[in-house]
Amino acid sequence: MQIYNTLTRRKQEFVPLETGKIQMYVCGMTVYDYCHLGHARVMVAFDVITRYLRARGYDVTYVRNITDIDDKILRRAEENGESITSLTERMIAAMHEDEDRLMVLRPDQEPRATGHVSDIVAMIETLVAKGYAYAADNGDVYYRVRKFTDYGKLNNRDLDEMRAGARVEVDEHKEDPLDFVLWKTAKPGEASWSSPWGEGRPGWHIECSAMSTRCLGETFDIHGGGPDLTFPHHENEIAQSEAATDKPYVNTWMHAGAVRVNQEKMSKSLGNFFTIRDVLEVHDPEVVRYLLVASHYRSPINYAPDSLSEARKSLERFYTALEGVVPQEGEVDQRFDQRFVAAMDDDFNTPVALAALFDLARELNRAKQEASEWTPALAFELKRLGGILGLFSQDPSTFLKGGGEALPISEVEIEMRIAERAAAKKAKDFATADRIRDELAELGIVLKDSREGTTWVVDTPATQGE
RNA sequence: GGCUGGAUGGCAGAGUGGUUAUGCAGCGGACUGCAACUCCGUGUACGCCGGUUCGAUUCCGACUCCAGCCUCCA
Repeated sequence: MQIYNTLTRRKQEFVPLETGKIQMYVCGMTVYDYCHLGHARVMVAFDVITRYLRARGYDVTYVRNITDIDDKILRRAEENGESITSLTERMIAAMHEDEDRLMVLRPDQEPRATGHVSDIVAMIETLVAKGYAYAADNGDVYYRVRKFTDYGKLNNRDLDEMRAGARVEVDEHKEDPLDFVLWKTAKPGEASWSSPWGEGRPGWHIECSAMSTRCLGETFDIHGGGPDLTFPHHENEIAQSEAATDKPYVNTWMHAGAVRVNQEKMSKSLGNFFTIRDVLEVHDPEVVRYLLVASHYRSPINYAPDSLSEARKSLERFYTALEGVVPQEGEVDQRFDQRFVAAMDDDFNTPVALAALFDLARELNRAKQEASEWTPALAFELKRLGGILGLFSQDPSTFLKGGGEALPISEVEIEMRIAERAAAKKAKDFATADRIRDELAELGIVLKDSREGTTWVVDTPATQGE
């Protein structure tokens, strides 16, 4: 299996530290606001990766942290006039709700920064003892970046160039502008924990080093995150962990691609983000998930209303193939599975994996047409492989009928009209039959005739105002 | 300025040194009372300029443009 490693900037054969086991840590959310589509992408990408690795037989331990103490949280809680825990608990609950709807399986562990302050303090103490960190006169503790000779290896960055670029914050307490904070002294009234350097709270980067080490050990297989975390966050994690343990921190670094809007990165600071819950107001969660899975996890995705309707059409194709078949495990052509696995083994190439599934869907349609005995087994195979991507778990008819969305006409009434039309057809009164069909079409109900009778689906709704 | 990626048919999106990605849309046919669904068939696509090669969209170099990181952001 090949995985693209950000550290080496190439695909490499993946070899777990311990045969059959994979330890993976992903940087999660800072819980001061609702998750947006960029977060959804990371969630879904690493969910697919975890599902696939497990399907491949690996025993995966998936850890994704929650940052529940930081400046933005303090500020937002203050603005809202609520306590920090009230804010973070609310946002964590919302995040879980969002990911459940997107069919994202929960990580095995979700450590929170506030639950690991002692681990954090212990690691900072180690760094201070080894000369990699120092307490400034204001009580803040900083990491001495220039002391770590490998600094910049993840981002191929030269320290002196960075200095020349000079957008680095100036802080008179630092020995060097590049140094970053490990422990921040609390202002009066701020949430704080006691430490050898006084009352304060952890800096952002140190929590991931401390928690990943606590949960997975000093060296582990995969560390993932969003595209904007490579620098400085992940670079700093390497500096902290490797200085503290003298061991390699992570073997494979994985980063998801950005979600863009109008060719610009979707981000909090640009304010051009769509929250997951807003998008799910209008779209079936599986459609959103499909959109995310239909591109390779490292490629940028440009988010536009059109891309959602395209995703829906693709999913409709799969569900149309699955509709009216009771899947049953049985013997099938192994080529679909082989293509699927080969694609996924190549750095989790989901678009190619889906291409194999489209071919499988066609095979299934053919089998249905011929009333072949292979039909149930083909449907089973399609659902099984799709399931590895977290897709196709809905009832096909329910999905095609709009997933329980409010219809302009009741289902009972639709069935009555269909019966009327059947009678008209039988009487060769095609004018009436066509009129009924047209009237239903006006309401977005599309009829599909077959030997077994007439079924209906909801027309792809035009993407609504966004 | 430094460092990463990227530029593929009408759109989306993979990939490859010579041979079908895939989906949507289009076109022709089958099915149908007519349609829809489905099936079959169908597209001289690889930013620009050089180089390597028997042969390059694929490798190398220059160029143009796009995005990201260098500051909190997934």
